[in-house]
Amino acid sequence: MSRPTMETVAERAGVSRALVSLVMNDSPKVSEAKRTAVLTAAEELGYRPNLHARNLAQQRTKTFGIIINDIHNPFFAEVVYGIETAADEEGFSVLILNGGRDPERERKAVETHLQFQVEALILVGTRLHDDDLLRASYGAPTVIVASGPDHPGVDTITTDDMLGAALAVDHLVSLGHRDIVHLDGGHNISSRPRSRGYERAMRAAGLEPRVLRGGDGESDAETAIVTLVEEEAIPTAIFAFNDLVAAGALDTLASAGLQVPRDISVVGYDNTFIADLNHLSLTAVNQPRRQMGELAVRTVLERIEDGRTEPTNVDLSPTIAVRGSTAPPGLAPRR
Amino acid sequence: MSRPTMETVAERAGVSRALVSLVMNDSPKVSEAKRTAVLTAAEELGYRPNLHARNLAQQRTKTFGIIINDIHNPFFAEVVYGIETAADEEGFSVLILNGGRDPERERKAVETHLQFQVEALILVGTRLHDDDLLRASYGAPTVIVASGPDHPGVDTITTDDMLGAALAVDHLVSLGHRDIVHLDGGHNISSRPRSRGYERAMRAAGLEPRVLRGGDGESDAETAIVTLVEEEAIPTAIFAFNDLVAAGALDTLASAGLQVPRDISVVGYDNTFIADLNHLSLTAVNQPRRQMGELAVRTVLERIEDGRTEPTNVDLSPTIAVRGSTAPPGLAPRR
DNA sequence: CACTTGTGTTAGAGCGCTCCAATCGTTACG
DNA sequence: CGTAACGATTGGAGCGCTCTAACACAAGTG
Repeated sequence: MSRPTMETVAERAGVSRALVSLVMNDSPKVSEAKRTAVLTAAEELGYRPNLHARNLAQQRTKTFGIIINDIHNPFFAEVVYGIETAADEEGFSVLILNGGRDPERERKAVETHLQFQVEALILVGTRLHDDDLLRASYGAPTVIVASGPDHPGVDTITTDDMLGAALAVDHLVSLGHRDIVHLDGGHNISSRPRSRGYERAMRAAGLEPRVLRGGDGESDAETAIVTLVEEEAIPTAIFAFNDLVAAGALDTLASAGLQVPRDISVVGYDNTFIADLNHLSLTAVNQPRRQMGELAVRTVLERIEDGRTEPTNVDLSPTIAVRGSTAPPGLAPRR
Repeated sequence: MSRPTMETVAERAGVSRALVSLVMNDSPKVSEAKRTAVLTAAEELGYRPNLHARNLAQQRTKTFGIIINDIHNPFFAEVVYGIETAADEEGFSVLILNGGRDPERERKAVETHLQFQVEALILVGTRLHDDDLLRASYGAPTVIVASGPDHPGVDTITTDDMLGAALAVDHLVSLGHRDIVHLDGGHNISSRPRSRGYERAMRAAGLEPRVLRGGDGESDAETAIVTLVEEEAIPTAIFAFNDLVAAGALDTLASAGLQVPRDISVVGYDNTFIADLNHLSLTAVNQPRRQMGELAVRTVLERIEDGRTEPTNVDLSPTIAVRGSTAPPGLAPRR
């Protein structure tokens, strides 16, 4: 009645349980005759190996635990794609848990993954901070993808957020903008380096930085924009924390009767398919997502298989994709 | 050196392994003294229960396996949110695997989940067809979310796709459109019912249906639109399989110099945040995503805990969210 | 005082698998 | 013809946990 086990299969095929195990792991030292006997018996019974038993006996799982900060954000999808591809090549499986943009849930997700004995933790766009990360890395090799460097003891795959922010600022400055506001990422861990990069690039250009509280979701721009409009302190350009926030900004600006890029320019970050939609046509800083996912896998493998113990930081260079949401300022008369 | 086990904790706390187990499952019949002794010992050792051992011994996992057709599509994110919330309430965990819009990968994902002994399979927007589904349901209670009904033996949570399509058509017809093209969902399992609903509604309105091959990703509209333009057979309205395709259509239409809704109206499906972006402002058929996720959990629980064996189909009613991408036809002179 | 009753604790088997060491047949060789 | 060598197969211990049945002990009952 209940599920067939190796025992059942062995019995039916007239061999020992150990032999069935050898067949299932297709060991070369099994005679062709017994091999087919076992395989057909397994087929007939609808046998399915029990991974828990296997992992327990084997003392390893060949599995990575991925935690995505927000499934809702398309940026992460491609990172995950890169991870899955690379992991698959190396014979590892991946388990995905959703952080739901909530550090508490993420902490639980880490715990769950570790209880599942994953061999490494890949945190994509995490909201966790140093102490949590350190605790996690104590349980399994941990790599952070797409979330600023500077996490002691933890590996990171990042693009240089400061440079990315500088690319955005420089692009706007080269267009002639001097009043550029940054909507930061709120609690998001990448918020700091991006706003730092923004500030530094502004100062380097001899301009005064102005940072407003944003966030990392499409609804997080509204308050800031509304404030700007109410205070009649509208800049000539906005550099948003990510594409979602930029899209939200575009929306709110439109509601306020401002045209992009005629009245105001907007730059996003991540260069997701949303930025690429003609109707938004959002100039955005680009991160090589697929590659980042692949590098994350390489990085943890170095720890698992080559025994590396020193933390490593791979910092890739972002680029900027210029589209229709940016233009020289002053095309329209300002207040 | 290696990970602490219950044995280690028991030793340190000066109790038996069984007692540690009782504490970990916070059983009421443990004296307060021993309980704290065990807990502090566990804490000091950094003990973490091994879920594989637990699941093996317990002969159940309290886990659902989710397979998402495409993490990239924001529609699924909210369904997953609904599932996670409901599962959590019932004390179940969820494991997410990514189908990657590839039936072969999805088949593997089903297999992986079953080997993990998940207690139910929740397929969100699957590409699998009847035989695969049946095979899956043979391994564990299976429910399909958001993918047309009519799958013998498998539970489904759907919205009435035919009705949804009819809502779209009727909306366009009521605006005065008579030449409405449908971009279908290609291999997507919901493609059929939506195009059926479209055809029926068109005929009911005395109009001739015209269906073009689309798909379910944002790049899948281009070919169809380009063909329409080349053949100079441009309709007054397009009803797209989903928001992503609709967004792709908006893009290609813009490239072709057509203005929406002046020259042509566009309706999407799913009502994701993309549709809601002011710059797209896409009229779209809406499905109650959160609720669908929750119902999926209820449905499988009925099988697991109440022993239901008859397949069930919950069919919710879609609504339509009217936005700026639809307007009466003929605002611009047609060729 | 023998007894039930109940609370707290533990020994030990068992979950389904892997993997090492041992065993069994063959064939090869001096 | 004895034995070494090798390939194919198997027994059994062990992975870390749960759970049943049994046990020890204290307190209540007639």
